[in-house]
Amino acid sequence: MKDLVKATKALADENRLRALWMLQEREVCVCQIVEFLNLAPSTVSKHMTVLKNAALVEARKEGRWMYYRIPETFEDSEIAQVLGAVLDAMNKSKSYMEDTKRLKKILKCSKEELCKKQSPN
Amino acid sequence: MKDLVKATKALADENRLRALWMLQEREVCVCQIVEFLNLAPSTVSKHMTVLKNAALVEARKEGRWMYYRIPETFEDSEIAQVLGAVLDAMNKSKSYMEDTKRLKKILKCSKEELCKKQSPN
DNA sequence: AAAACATTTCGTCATGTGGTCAAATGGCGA
DNA sequence: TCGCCATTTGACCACATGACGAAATGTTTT
Repeated sequence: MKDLVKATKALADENRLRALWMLQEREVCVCQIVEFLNLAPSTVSKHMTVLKNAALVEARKEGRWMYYRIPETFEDSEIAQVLGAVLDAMNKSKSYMEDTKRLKKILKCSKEELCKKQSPN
Repeated sequence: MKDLVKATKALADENRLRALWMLQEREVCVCQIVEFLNLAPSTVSKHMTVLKNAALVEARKEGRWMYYRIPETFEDSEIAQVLGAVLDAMNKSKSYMEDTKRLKKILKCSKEELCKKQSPN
């Protein structure tokens, strides 16, 4: 139960919802999420930590890059159901058309390109 | 989409989740929710307003009593799915056994009894 | 009309949340 | 080993949220 509350709290933020939406069907690097959400890397990192603590995403480190993904199997299948319902709702929403385009563009770029774009100079 | 965020925010509070759980299968008077959650009436009123604004509950006034219920049909069926998943998760959680007993006791009392109990004198 | 009463609204407070920048961490390449 | 680089952690700020008690609202009863 406490887990359910943690999950619903993690889901109660538009940027985290968009990040989860982005993670459907693919594993994504932090720099890609940064680009997608257009937030500071530290902010994105915090959001992903919230999602991870709620067991809504898993993390995998590869060199300096950190990848996040939606778990294939959930410890708690009830929470998987909740997440599924939320993602369904997003997928059926018109306002995600724009995000779909945005995501496609980002997935085309290499991580190197994205990270370069994000550094200040 | 904005509606989905409003819904997830409304679901991101343990007391509101317990209130929704209580509303499964029955319409309930505010005084009963107050008793169940053990919070000040004004606090409960606010919580129910949040749920109503997120379209997760409907209100019906009868005399001085206000009844809340989960809508039979939802404008937005996606949100109904999310709520359904959350309620399922709660129903399957062990920690709700205690709440089940608590709820039964409260449903046995008349509104008059409950309201009397809540007034200061 | 007045009193009683259930609920909501308002004012207030403590705490939580989301954001940034700066500094720390940890991996890789030179 | 030294510096570069992606990410995280920490300090901090503005604002949102959840709680309460007191006062307002609106309805019934006397």
